[in-house]
Parts: sequence; structure tokens; C-alpha cells
Amino acid sequence: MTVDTRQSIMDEAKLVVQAHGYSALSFRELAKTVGIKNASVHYHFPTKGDLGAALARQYSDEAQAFLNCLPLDRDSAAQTMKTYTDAFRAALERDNRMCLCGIMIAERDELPEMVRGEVDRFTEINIQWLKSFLEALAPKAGASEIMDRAVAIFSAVEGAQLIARGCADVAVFDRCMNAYGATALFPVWPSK
Amino acid sequence: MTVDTRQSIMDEAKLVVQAHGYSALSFRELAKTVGIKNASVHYHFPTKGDLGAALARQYSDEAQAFLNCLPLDRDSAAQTMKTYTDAFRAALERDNRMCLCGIMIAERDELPEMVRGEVDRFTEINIQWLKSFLEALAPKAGASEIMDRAVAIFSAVEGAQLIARGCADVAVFDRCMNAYGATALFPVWPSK
DNA sequence: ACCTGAACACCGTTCAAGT
DNA sequence: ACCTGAACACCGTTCAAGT
Repeated sequence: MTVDTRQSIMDEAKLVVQAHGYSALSFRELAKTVGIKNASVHYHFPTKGDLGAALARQYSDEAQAFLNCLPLDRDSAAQTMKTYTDAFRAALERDNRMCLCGIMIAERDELPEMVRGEVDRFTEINIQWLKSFLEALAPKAGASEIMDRAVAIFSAVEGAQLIARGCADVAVFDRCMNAYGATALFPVWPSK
Repeated sequence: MTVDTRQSIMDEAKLVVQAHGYSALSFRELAKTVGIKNASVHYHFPTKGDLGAALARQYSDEAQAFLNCLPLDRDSAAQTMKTYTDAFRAALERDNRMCLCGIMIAERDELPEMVRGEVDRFTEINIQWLKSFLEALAPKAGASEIMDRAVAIFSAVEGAQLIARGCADVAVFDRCMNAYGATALFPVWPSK
């Protein structure tokens, strides 16, 4: 029965942000759901920015840990690419939610600085991993080419998640991934 | 000196939404900027949803008109593809703003139904045009393949705009477009 | 036809006060 | 250490009232 109030707040807040965005996050509703008073939320997170930053930090850390576990060797490359996109797909399958940081990128100008910093870190983590992945596959490719490709892939996957969520249809996400694979935007992709 | 108050409201609101999103649009601030009282805005647009829907409707109509003017013949295809992506690029160059409907897609679940309908229409208009464009280029391609590709291209372009805006760097958008062209996600792309 | 002030129920935030 | 009620300045919306 020793529920951690702070963690309960974060768990609930994460769901709300993934479904409706940072701006839709309300301390008052959060308090109601968790079962405390509005002012009490501020004891754990002084401002909404502190809560948002804590969410994004935890999310980025988890992403980093997830990516660190993915193999970069040639033989598993196609499966690794699929595992990467499946992480974004999973959010859609869970009640049509978005990547926590993906949805906050859209709200970037509205975010307190501390939140923005963490959201940017998520983007950076993804781009860096994609660069490592691409480099492992094509060691002789130019740095600039690798960079363009990494940014393009990340943008395309985030965009697909955004549009698929708009249609409330995971199949749209799958269509995009297949098209990205078929047209070689993705360096590798599992053949059927 | 016959300024149209209704149009002034829409002009200002459009800028705010493109820069900060629908949720950041405030009737009170809008009123201040336009030079009328908060309650007066409601005379022209009964609810915030009416204003948002009017903005999205006008935007979708303009997009439709713009796309109708683009040639679909083979010879100008590469230039047409660039003209299409340049429309999205232009928003970024104008104070790092987003496509009006692109940013609202991210807020989709928060939008009043009437706004959501217009935003969806913008997506539909783009997908339809891309399908026509792809069909004109590859008349023998399958309908399902064309559809996947159209959705994938739209998602990739919107995603690139989102990420580039996050970086506040148009060059990121250009990098993505070049990568999309080089990897043949785009059916055609101007060679340098 | 167009605008307004006042009121309503919301919001994040602060703070002094409780246990 | 953790929570609370009350107040503050915000928000969209409504409405009766003004011209």
C-alpha cells in the first residue's frame, strides 16, 4: 500500500501528454486522478515545466537504454531497423498515442526551456543512433551524407507516426514504413 | 480605412496558430492585438472552434487551388516535386512557422470536431494530389502501391517540417528533401 | 450590425497554514 | 515530509445591455 505519489503523478501525466500533448496537461485534473489536491502536485513538481522535464528526461533515458541494446552488425540490420520503427509503432497501438517527445516537438515553442532541452536530447539521441547504424552499414559513406540520411529517417518516422495518429489507423504507419523500405530511404528493411 | 475586423482576426490568428498551435491561441490576446474587446471576437466567431475551422478551411482551399495549378506532365515532374516541397519550406522561412494544418494534426485530439474535419481535409487534399502525381508518372503501378507511396511522401514532408522547426533550421528541411530525393522516396527530384 | 462589461467556471501558481 | 484552502491572474464563453 506504499504508493509513490510522485511516480503516480508521472505515470498519469505521461499518458495524458502522449495522448493530448503538454499543453493539455492540467495539474487540477492530474490531482483529481491521483487523489490529492491541486496544490499538492506542486509539492512534488514546483511548476508544470518541472513535471514536463522529468517526463522527457525519463523518456529520453529509456530511449537511450533501448537503443544501446540494439545490435549494429550487418546480419541483423534488417531486423534492427524493424525493431527501431516498432518502438514508434507501439505507441500508436497503445490507444493511438504518440511518442512523448514527438508530440512535444510540435509544441516546442510553448514549452518551458527545461522541457525543451530534454525534448531536444531525445531527437539528438535518435539521430546519433541512426548515424551509428548507417555508418556500420556503409563505412565508406561521407559524414555529411550519413547525417542527412539520419535526420531524414528520423523525420520520416516521426512524420508517419503523426499522420497515422491523425488517421487513428496503425495501418497507415505500416504503409509508410513499407514505402520507406521499398524506396530505400531505409538502408535495410525485412523482405516479406 | 475600412479595415475588415473579421479578416484582421483571422490574419492574426493564422500567424499565432502557425507559430504556436491552436491551443496557444487566446481570444483575449487576439482581441488586444486587433484592438477590440475579448467579447467582441465572439461576435465574429462564436467559439474558438469556429475561428479554427474558418482558418483551416481557408488554408485547405488555398492548398487545393495551389495544387490544381501544378503541372502533372513527365517533363516538369522534377520541378513540380520541388515546387510542392517548397510550399512547406516557405512556412519555415517565414519565422520558423509550420504548415497551419501540420501543426494542428499534432493537436488533433484536442481540436473541436469542426476544426478536425477541416484539418483532415487538408491531409486528404495532399494525399489525393500526390496520388495523381504518382499515377501520371507511373501509370502501370498498382493502386495500393500508389496509395502507400502518397501517404509516405506526405508523412515524410510533414515530419521534416516538424523536425526542422524543432531545430529552428531550414537547412535540416533541405537535408531531408535531398535524402528523400536521393533514396527515391520521391519519384523524381531535380539533380544539381 | 457591431461592440461592450460583467459574470461564470476553468487554468497554473503561490503561500501561509496545517499534520 | 507531505498536504491543504484560499487567493491571484490567466483562460473561453455567455449574456444582457449599449450604440
